[in-house]
Amino acid sequence: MSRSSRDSVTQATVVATAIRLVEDNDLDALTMRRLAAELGTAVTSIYWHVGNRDALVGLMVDRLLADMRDVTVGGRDPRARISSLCKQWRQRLWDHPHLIALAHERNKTLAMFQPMQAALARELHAVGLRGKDAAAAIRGLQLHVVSSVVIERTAQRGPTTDATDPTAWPAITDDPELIAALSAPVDYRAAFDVGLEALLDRFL
Amino acid sequence: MSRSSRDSVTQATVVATAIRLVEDNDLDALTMRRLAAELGTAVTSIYWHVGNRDALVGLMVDRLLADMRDVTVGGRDPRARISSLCKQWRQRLWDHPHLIALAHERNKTLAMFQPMQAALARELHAVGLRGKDAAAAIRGLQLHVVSSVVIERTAQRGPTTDATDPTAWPAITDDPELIAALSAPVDYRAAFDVGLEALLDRFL
DNA sequence: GGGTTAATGTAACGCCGTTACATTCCTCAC
DNA sequence: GTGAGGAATGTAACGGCGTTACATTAACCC
Repeated sequence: MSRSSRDSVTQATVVATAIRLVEDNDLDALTMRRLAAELGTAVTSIYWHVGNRDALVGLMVDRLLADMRDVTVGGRDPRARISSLCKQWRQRLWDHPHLIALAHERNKTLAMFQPMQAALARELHAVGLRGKDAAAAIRGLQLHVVSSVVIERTAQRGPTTDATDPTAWPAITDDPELIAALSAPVDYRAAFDVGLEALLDRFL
Repeated sequence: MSRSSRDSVTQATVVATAIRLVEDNDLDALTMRRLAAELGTAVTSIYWHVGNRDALVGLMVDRLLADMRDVTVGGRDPRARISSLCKQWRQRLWDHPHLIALAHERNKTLAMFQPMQAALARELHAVGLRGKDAAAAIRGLQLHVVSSVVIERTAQRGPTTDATDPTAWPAITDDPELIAALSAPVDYRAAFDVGLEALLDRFL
């Protein structure tokens, strides 16, 4: 009921309302009926404006991606700039957790990375990495960023079903510190940073 | 209709049929009604034997994980054994793509790794890595394996929506080989191997 | 005015997970 | 044998989902 009866319902308002719906709740909250109710109209209007649910999600992804198209690079040397670039991109995805789920549903998890690819290519050129080698580096860094966020968001989607059972390592009982560390929640941020540095060591 | 009318329907047959249903089709094919039809019984029998859909998926994950609990390590030195371990685990997940989706739905994406954790810990101890350092290495390798398979399976779930647009890199038109490489399908296996070596360089 | 098109509304289809309730089957004490 | 009682299955429905056939209104142009 967020609009009075005779407001204009356009494709833009449908998409915007759908995004708000998802960001205020989660992806499951995006149903055609609920969206229609939120718009104060009937479901058929939504189908008229956007086609179907799949097309709607596509429009939402495009909208959200357009908002994060610009890339700002900071840092002294190329390695610092690449590192900052990856961390920045991770942060953006992290700030839009529902974008991940949406893009996931539309198989656009990687396609959203073109601006980052271009910026990375510039920096890699600066250190003499070109052609297939540069492509391998870009792919590796990209996968690292995406997978880090995807896995973390997946893991935190539910309660703590992901917690490991401390009593299940009969072979390593002589290393209590290791067992304690493995029983603690995963520090995804730290794991991401370590992996990033490892990749940079490798590629540069 | 895979069983005649008066066969015994047990929790085991329900889970087995559900697994077959998912592996022959996909996760969406697992509906209570279809599963009941496949068993030649009524939906209520399934609820009687397994509770509800969520519990059923939990049982399926447990069943599948039990089948891959044993770990065989091969290789001359610890590094080779760790590498083989990671590749072996990746291959197993790869061979059970639906297990990924199932575990994903149950937030058990990481919890399925305990046998691999123990084996990794043994090898890391062999090279003097203990406590928090060993835990960081285990976490890093584990995330690398999981995310590699998850991302690849996600990307290949749909057709080629993930293909990148070759005309969208105005900044790097002077590197046609890079553009060609970025436009080609992602070689996830190669990206995995590179990332794995980078992590091993880092940790060992 | 009338006619055409854009947009909205009504009501239904077939699917989903789940459940209240009735029914059958099987076992075991008597 | 024959009931009692629990285990297992069947019937039918609820509410919700995406989607669509069809009727209805609104807006514009001639």
